[in-house]
Amino acid sequence: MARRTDHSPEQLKQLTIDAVIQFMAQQPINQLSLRALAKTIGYSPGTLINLFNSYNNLLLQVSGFTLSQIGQQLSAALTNAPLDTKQPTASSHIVAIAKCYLHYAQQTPYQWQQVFEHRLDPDQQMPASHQQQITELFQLLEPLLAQLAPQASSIEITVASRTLWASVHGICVMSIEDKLFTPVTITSEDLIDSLVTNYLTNWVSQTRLAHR
Amino acid sequence: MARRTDHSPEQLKQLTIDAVIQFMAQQPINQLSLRALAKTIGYSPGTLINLFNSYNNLLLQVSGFTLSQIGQQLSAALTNAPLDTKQPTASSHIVAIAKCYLHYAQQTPYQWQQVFEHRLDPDQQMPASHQQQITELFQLLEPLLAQLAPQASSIEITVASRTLWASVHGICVMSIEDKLFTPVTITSEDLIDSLVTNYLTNWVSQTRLAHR
DNA sequence: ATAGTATTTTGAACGCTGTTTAATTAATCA
DNA sequence: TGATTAATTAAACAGCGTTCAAAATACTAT
Repeated sequence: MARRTDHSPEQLKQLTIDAVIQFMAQQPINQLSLRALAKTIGYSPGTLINLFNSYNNLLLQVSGFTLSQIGQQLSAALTNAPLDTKQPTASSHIVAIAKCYLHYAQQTPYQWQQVFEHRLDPDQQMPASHQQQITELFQLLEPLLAQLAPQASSIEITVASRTLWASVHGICVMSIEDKLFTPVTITSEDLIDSLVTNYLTNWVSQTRLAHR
Repeated sequence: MARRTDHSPEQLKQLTIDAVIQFMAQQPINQLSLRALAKTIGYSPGTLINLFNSYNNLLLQVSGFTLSQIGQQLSAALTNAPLDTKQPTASSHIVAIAKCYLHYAQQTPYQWQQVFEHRLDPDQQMPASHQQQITELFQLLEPLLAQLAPQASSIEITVASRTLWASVHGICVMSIEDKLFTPVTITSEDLIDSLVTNYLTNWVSQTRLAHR
């Protein structure tokens, strides 16, 4: 029996989440159970229920953890990207962020999928923290878009950021699920390049035209 | 006890799939169980296992049914689209197909989600029929893209069809899951329009340039 | 028509699952 | 040290997908 001084509630929460993350490095989340998880961290199922209220809620917190991890990596990619290219443009920054997102998904597919596979129980709604974290992903793009088309209205910026990001997300989804059926010479990175450059080139010139 | 002459195996399969589809018109698939499903069609769980080998396999066949239904609707949208616009262009056809896909997802979200939520059991791989049906969705786009840029190589066509379709899919995913966080004045259709027109406009001119 | 054979269908059992709750164990306080 | 408080758990519950022997049904040949 684990002693109550072994871990504080917060420690135990993090310990649990870490164990789930570690599991997902090897297997998809649907192969894990509350009972198996409890065993790996040396506590009983009931203790985890006391701590997280339900297994589903535990998994919700895991996806929150992953979202914040993604946010951190994309932010880091943004601050480091300028060093990589000789002529750092806003457009190349967007490509860099998008590829960072793709790489995250490819390197930890089960963890990445867990975020979007998770289903809230009926009547429950997405926690505000999750909404905020997703919004922050969009907000990474918005200043870059504004820089590309300074005259663009906030609505135009919003449409472009949503369109671009949802599209990048879609490419990642189909890449991770192997549903693109492309010859091996065509990589998912190629699709990201194609999407961002083609979309942005026309978006910039059209937006400039509209505000002439 | 149901008599074995009540339905032929094929009839029973379709009856079962129909029952699942009907259920998903109201509730997400994770709220259904084999036992509950068996009850609604008046057979025992074991009979369904005999017929489909496993519940997971049953759900795989359901997603196959949905995929073919989507394929039919998109094909129909393509043949009817020219009547809608005065100047039917290949580009407007692509928009029409994409919006048809979006509408399908919005009108039957649980059924649509089931296709992409489904996880094969370990070691199992996607049935060839599914691969074929997904490939056919891409192939709807390819002649239209070829029409827009007759000089385009088959690789360029493949890249464009994958990029475009994965992007459209991504917009649908985030729309259905309410993760776009746009003001109400911005609809998912707007995002589709933005994606397809901006992407295609530049893709066409770039592709023409490259083959000059 | 009937007896025997083959096939479909099922009920019961198995080992899982997440969750509840009463009892137990451990820590704190007097 | 003894009483009180709080954390932890074991056991029970209802449900799950799946297996399999037994029952029910259909078919075949006499």
